[in-house]
Parts: sequence; C-alpha cells; structure tokens
Amino acid sequence: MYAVAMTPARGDHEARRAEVSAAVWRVLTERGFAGLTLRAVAGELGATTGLLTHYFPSKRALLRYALDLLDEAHAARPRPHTEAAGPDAEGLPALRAALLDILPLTPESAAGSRIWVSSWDAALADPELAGDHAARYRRARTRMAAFASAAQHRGELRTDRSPEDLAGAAQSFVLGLVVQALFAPAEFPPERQRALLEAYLADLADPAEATLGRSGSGDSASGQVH
Amino acid sequence: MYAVAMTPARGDHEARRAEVSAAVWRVLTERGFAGLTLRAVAGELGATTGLLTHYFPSKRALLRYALDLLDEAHAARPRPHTEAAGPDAEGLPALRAALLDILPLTPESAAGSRIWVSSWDAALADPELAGDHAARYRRARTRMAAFASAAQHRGELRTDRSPEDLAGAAQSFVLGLVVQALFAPAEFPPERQRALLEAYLADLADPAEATLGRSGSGDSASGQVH
DNA sequence: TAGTACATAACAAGCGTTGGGTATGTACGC
DNA sequence: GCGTACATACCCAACGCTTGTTATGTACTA
Repeated sequence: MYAVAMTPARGDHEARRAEVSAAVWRVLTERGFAGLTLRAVAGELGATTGLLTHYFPSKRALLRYALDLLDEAHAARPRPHTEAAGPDAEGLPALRAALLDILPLTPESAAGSRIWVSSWDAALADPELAGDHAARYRRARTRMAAFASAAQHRGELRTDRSPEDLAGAAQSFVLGLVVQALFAPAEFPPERQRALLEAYLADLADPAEATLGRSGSGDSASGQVH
Repeated sequence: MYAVAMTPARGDHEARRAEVSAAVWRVLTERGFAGLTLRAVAGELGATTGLLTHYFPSKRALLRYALDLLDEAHAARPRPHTEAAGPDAEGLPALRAALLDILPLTPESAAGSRIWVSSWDAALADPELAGDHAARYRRARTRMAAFASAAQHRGELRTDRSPEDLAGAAQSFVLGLVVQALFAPAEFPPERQRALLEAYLADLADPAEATLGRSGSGDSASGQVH
C-alpha cells in the first residue's frame, strides 16, 4: 500500500507499459535525450528502476517502445484538423489538415514535437532508430502524396510537379517550421505558423485558378476561418 | 618526443583549440551527442583528457566553442554558391545562394548538417545553448529578409508578403529539407534538393512575371545550370 | 502454494573533473 | 654561452559520481 499510489489496476501489463512510456515522454520533454536515464523515468513514475526492468529488457527497448507509442498516439489520437476536415476528406483539405497536425500549435503537440526533434540525434547515431524514423517519414510522405495527387486531379494544386515532390517539399516546410517554432516560440506563435503554411499552400495552387483570388475556390477551403 | 606526432607548432594556442574542436566535430558526426565524451574526443586526437582540460575549463565550454567555430566555419569558409553569385550579389540570387549553402549537398556540408541537427537536442535542454541557436537562426533570417526585400523591389519576388515572412518560410523549407535529406539521403540526393528548392523559389516569384515562363527572367538566374 | 510485481541493493563500467608529475620551451643574470 | 627560474603543454592516475544491468528479497494475488 503506497501513500500516494495512483497506480493503475495491478496486473494490467500493457497499461503499465504505456504509463511507463508516458513517463519517458515527460522526461524527454523536460531534459532531452541527454537526461533520459532509467532513474529519471522511475522517479517520474514514483517507482524504482526495478519496475522498469520488469517491463522492458533494456533501455533501448524502452525507448523504441516509447517512440513507437508516441508515433501511434500522434497519428491516432488528437488530429483536430484532420477530424474537422472530415474522415473522408481528400485532396487539398486533407493535405492541409495533415500538415496542420504536424505543427506545434498547442502545448501538447509542442511537447510531442520537442520529443521528435530530440530523438533525431539518437536516431542518426543508431541505424535501427534511423530506419524507424525514415520509415515513418516516408509513410507520411506517401500519404500526403496521395492527397496531393487527388488535389491535382481536382484542380486544386499545380500539375507541373509530381505528387511526390509536392509531398516532400510540404513535409520539409512543416518540419523546418517545427524546428524554428521550438527555438523561437515568440517569433513563431500558432497564428503565424498557420499563416505561413497557408501562404505556402496558396503558392502551390493551380496557376490557372490564381486569377480568381486565392481564397475563393470554395470547396477547397476547410472549415477553419480563425 | 612523440613517434607519430603531427602536432601543430607548439605554443600555437588558438590553433590547438581549433584542432580540438575539429575532433569534437568528428566524434559528433560519428556517434552523435550521446557518444560525445572527453575520452572519445581525446582518442580522436591521439591525446588524453588532460590535454582537453588544459584548453577548456569544462565539457560545456568545449562544446560551445566547437559549435561557435562550426558556425563561423560554415559562414565564412566554403560558401561555393554565395561565392559564385558574387560578393555583391543582391536580391533573389543572393537569397538563392544563401539557401543553397545550407543544404547538405556535399559530404562535408552533410557532416556539418548532421552536427547541427544533433545539437538541437542538447540545445533544447540547455537554455544557454538554445539562446545561441535562436540567435544564429534569427541572424540568418535577418540576412535573408534583407535579400528578400531587395528582391521584391527588383520585381523578383511577390510583394504580397513581408520580407520577414518570406525569410522565415524559406528557412523553414531548407531546414526541413536538411532533416529529410539526412534521414533519407537516397531519396533526397543533391540534385533533388536543388530541384525542390528551385521549385520553391519559383513559386515565390512575382506573379506579374509568371506569364513569361519561370526560367526566363535572365538576370535572376545564378550561374548554376542543372 | 505459486507466481507475478515490485523494492532494494549491489555491480562493473564509464563519466567529467582534479591534481601531481614531467618534459619542453623561453627569459634573464652572469 | 651558460645555468638558473619560470611558464607552458601535456601525460598519467585517481577521485567521486552516475550509468545500465543484475541479483536478491518481499509483498500481494489467485
């Protein structure tokens, strides 16, 4: 019986692993990878290293699981923009939503972004982790390329580039914006991030439609007005 | 008297510090921040930790100096594109050159990029390092904003955005491209990086000139052809 | 009674840092 | 020119501490 024990149901193995991973996230957001130690994670949980080793054979395994879970969480849970755009969104609205969901527009997603940026160092030094990351980004690009392709067919995006190039370029743009927003949050507040992304997408519009004025195409605009 | 001593002139203090920093870079590119230990750096130099502590009071001081020097080196030494554009280049050519010089187009600059990306983790966890980085990126943005402003006056860039927004967006784009190129070098070879950047800049062109076809404006094109 | 779920303690290895020792200069009085 | 005096540059050994990992003990559950 622990005084301040907020432990979940005893014996709930998978829930415990997830809880441990959440502690890993907290440590990573606060101290970065250099500060990620088993004792720090255990302290965050109010437990000891013995608990950790009971659920994970090694620190590396713990880390990989935490990153995987973060990826899943990021892909499945919040996604306010993708949700708002509708589950069956296609073309430009879907692409816009996917990009918006990458940006650190809320404190929670900023924490997630912070972890990803932190993990790049460890990943670049560890081929296995680097492979995980490369696969993740490739998957995201493929998804966005499909949206871009649809958008091209709908006349929403310029057709003088391949969907793959459009997706790669768009992902570069938001990834870089994430980095800048993390280092200079005051200079890149959420509104400005949104505005910069919107301007970027506007430049990708089909030049044939450009004469209409760029917000007037109606069906391509998402519900967000702000 | 050391058997294989390739030590520089004895007593050349600053040269030795620079040499130590170069060893830091090598360790960083090969093992990342997690592998950056004084013993590893010393080993890379063929020296001992005693040498390091003779020139630097602490590991942190050593790291900050190495990053500063890398920044200087990157800003002052190679710059093939800025050179090619001419020392008095202005407007779009200058902006293009500045952006090209950030991309990891050669193995050497890829190593440099690798170090920067790695340093983001440590920097985000250390306010002082974060401040250094933020200042660096802000300076680069200011420089590029000046180029963008000139480009606008020359009719090379669209005028419906502020130079600051143009610079921030452009820096985001290249930073993100750097990250993607590091994780998936096969998918983002130098030619593709160049092409993506060129396409990005083309979209930023003044719409008034767009009807001419986008490579034909003559004076804005750098010497680079492919 | 068995087995799971932990805490606790100890381990060797590696860390940044410190201090002592030893060459290799350079400066200077004679 | 030479010997002493001092500073620089560096190696070497060791410090205390933290790390990931392992082994052992103990409580709870079924």
